[in-house]
Amino acid sequence: MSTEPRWRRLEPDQRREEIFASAQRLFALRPYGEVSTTDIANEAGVARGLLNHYFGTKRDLYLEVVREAASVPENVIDHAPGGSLEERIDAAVNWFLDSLSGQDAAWINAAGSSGLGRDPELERILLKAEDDAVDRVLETIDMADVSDHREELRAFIRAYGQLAKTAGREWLIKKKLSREQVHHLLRQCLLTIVEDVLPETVAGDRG
Amino acid sequence: MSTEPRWRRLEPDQRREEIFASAQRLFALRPYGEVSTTDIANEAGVARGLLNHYFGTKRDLYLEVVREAASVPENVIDHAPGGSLEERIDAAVNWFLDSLSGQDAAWINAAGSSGLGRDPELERILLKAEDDAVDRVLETIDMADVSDHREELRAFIRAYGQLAKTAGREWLIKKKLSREQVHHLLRQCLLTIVEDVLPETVAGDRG
DNA sequence: GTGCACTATTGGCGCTGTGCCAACAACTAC
DNA sequence: GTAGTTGTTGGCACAGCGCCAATAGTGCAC
Repeated sequence: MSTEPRWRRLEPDQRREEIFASAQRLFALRPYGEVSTTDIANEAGVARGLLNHYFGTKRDLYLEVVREAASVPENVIDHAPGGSLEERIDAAVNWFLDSLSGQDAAWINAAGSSGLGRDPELERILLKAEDDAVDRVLETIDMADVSDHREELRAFIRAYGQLAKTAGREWLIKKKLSREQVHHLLRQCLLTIVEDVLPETVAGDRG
Repeated sequence: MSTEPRWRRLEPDQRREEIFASAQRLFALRPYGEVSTTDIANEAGVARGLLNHYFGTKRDLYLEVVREAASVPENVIDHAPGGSLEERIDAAVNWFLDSLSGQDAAWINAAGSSGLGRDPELERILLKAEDDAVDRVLETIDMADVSDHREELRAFIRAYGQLAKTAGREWLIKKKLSREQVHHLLRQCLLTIVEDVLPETVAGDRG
């Protein structure tokens, strides 16, 4: 009888991926403190020590999971650059809502709840994701190259992004709003920002 | 020589308050995982076991701190109910920004960063605070008693609340926006919601 | 003033979870 | 078959937390 091996030896990348996937599943299910490294190791069918070998620390593994979850889905929009501002915004909002409902609701849960106590590293990751999201929005509405008051515009859009994320939750999770209602909210608010708030900022600066 | 006591015996309420204050300080400074019960006990000048005696679990203590930090400051606005909608909104935004800058930036940090893994109890606390905030906004703009599409309006305002909080951070913490800019953003967006988005929802429902 | 009952407070035991590392065993090349 | 490589294991050591019996401030009765 061939003594079959008690465990298989995998390529590092492959094993790493397996562990990562297990961590993703569990961290999506329960908060950080209620997921033990033993849980993850069991889920991956692996000794606990291997987590540290591949990812360093439990926290490091967690941050890597968050980084991926927080990143905005690829901008695969057709990106028809033509049309009026209203039309472009309408298209952007449509794309956003599509990618929300399409994806398995990973992004929408990110940065959900916590409270107090700044965690610089975690914050850095989420701010990076937030900034990428801003780029996506600006690209999509063809305003990526405004140089006047660029920083203010970006800050406005960051705030808008939180509105959008919350509204998305009201639609998909809490079911208090319909897609049409969210669509209208996002369209009108973005329009207001670009057509009213931003010009006022520019004028106020020059006046 | 009178053998002075090694520790003083306090009224339970008083001791509890001391421990709570120490916990507040530390949890505001570092994230949950980097604050040990030993730290809190040292800060309060007390044995570690006393935390469990008064608050049960480290997590219970944490939740209590979060509950207080997340609660919106009292609505001490003069609340002049008169004036046009624009004026009322303007006053509401002013009050909001005042209370943001006045307070020692506890509220604005709440629900800042985290990611993934729903924590039902923590979520409940933050949602409760969010809902209270919605009440404040509606009161202040004299729309607390609308019964038509009440739930939708509240959902819109919840989303708006996240916009407001993020914008507040852009002003007070990140310094990317001036008070005037945030003021304008908040005023115009709230106006848009009340005068445009909400009516459209009503019309869409009846059409 | 002295002793006593009351209870706020302490200190340490036991358990769980994490990081670390030396030994081990699956796989490869010769 | 054998030796070298290295992915993988298992357990040791330590830190943090909940718990509880023992301790010692404190006010009251007399």
